[in-house]
Amino acid sequence: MDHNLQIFNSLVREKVPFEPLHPPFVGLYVCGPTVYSDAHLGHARPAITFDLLFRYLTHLGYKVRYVRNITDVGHLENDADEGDDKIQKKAKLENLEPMEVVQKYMDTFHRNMDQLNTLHPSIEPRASGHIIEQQELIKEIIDQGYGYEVNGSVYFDVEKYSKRYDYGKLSGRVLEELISCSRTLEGQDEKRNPCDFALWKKASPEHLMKWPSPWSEGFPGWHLECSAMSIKYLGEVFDIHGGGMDLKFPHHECEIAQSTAALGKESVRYWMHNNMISINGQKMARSLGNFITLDQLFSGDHKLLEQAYNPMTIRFFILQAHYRSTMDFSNEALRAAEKGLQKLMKAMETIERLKPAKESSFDIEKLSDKCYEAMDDDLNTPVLLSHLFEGVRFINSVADGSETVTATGIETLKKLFTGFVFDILGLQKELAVNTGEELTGKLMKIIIDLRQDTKERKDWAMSDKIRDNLKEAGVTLKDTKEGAMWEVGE
RNA sequence: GGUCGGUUGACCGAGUGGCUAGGUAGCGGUCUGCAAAACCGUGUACGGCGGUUCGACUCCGCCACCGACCUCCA
Repeated sequence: MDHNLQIFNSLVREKVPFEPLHPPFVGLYVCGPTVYSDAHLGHARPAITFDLLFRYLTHLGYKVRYVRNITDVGHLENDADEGDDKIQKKAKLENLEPMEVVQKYMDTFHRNMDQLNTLHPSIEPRASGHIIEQQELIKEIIDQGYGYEVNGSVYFDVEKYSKRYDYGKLSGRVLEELISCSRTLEGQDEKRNPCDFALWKKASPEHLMKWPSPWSEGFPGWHLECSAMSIKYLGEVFDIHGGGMDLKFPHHECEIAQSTAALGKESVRYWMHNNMISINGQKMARSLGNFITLDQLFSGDHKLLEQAYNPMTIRFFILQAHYRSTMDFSNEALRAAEKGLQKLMKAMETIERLKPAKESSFDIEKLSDKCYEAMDDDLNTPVLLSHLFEGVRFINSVADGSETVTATGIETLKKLFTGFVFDILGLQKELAVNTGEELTGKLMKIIIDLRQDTKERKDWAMSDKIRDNLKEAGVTLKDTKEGAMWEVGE
């Protein structure tokens, strides 16, 4: 397979061929969540986007080390580099130990990610477990002359950095504008410049999460962890760094500055950013209070939800749009996704029932090529799906007898759909009734046989009654040419 | 105010200088005892105004509207 994967590099703002630094190895770092409340729909986007990337790179034969951090410390509330950090604030509210909060929401996050069928990262480092590495990085930045200490806190000297490097290149900021537009904030007097950001903050006496350091008892700045942990696990220069678009500034900009200041070179070769999910035209965010948690989506327990949605529906919904496009939440759109997914999954089952013919009336290899082309084009899943639905129509037509396929063709189809739908898109069959499944199958066979008798007697009233009663019990019967089929649900 | 992006048919959502995206919903048909599924057919879609062009939804300019970032944020 000769592939030409193109990805959109946010740094240069165009699609470029992806060429790993040390093939076949690929280093991938993605910003994970700050675990201080439940994961919401917005969190599903980067998780699924980069899971898709991870899966596709792996499918192409790359050996990927996928690192996704858990931010469990140091994420400061409000501006200021002055307030409590987010974890600690929530801890006080709930009267819990900070690490208790972390554990609780990390567990929920992991459970939700499993429900969405995202593969586990190769490494999932936590900021709190890398305080030493972060301090080492601060020392290096200070040694290089880009960090300064004031009253036990250490700040990054953005202005000095800008004299030699380009601060703002990722987000398109110009330093002068950043300085002039910075709001006047309380407690900024320690900084030489309002744009400077904290590398280390001295902790106040009541602060719970703090560690000793050469400068003070304190905690690391938010941007530091990703620099420190990506360097530790992927090397000074690595291939891909991903995250949400909202992290471009200041987070990723600061990461670039930190790594570049410490190493004297750019750390990240390709930056990738997924777009936001909006709700009523506005970004879904915890801070805006307009979010729907994943648990709520799965249970339907939210005033904006007209029904519950399966995790796979959510996954399919997200994959129906390109990762760099915004997408708007609505019940109508989710219901459409649900139906579309069902159609896709049914067709995959239909493949198993296809009867081979002498010739194929459809070029399956060509379809396969088009599918790869779509993925190679910056992970264009909507186009991939449109090709797959072309295959779905073919499969159904073969089942109907209006098209034909060879035995080899059936195998190719099976491989194509399994590869793209299960392995790459990461969709899976919703688990059917998971208790007494075997017994249910046997019982259904009996019922269907009995009903067959009534049909042969042309006792339509009885036949319909059986079907109606089953419907009431949540089982749908469908009379096909191959006999009656049944399924749980609509 | 600065930077960036968007405006596609009932809804979601791709894409291209001339050729059907796809899904969902709707309508008509085939099949069927009925129903469902499936299949076939179907819809003056590209924010507005100019410009470039043989030809623009696609390129350029202006305008309008929406959003993201500039503060924590996936």
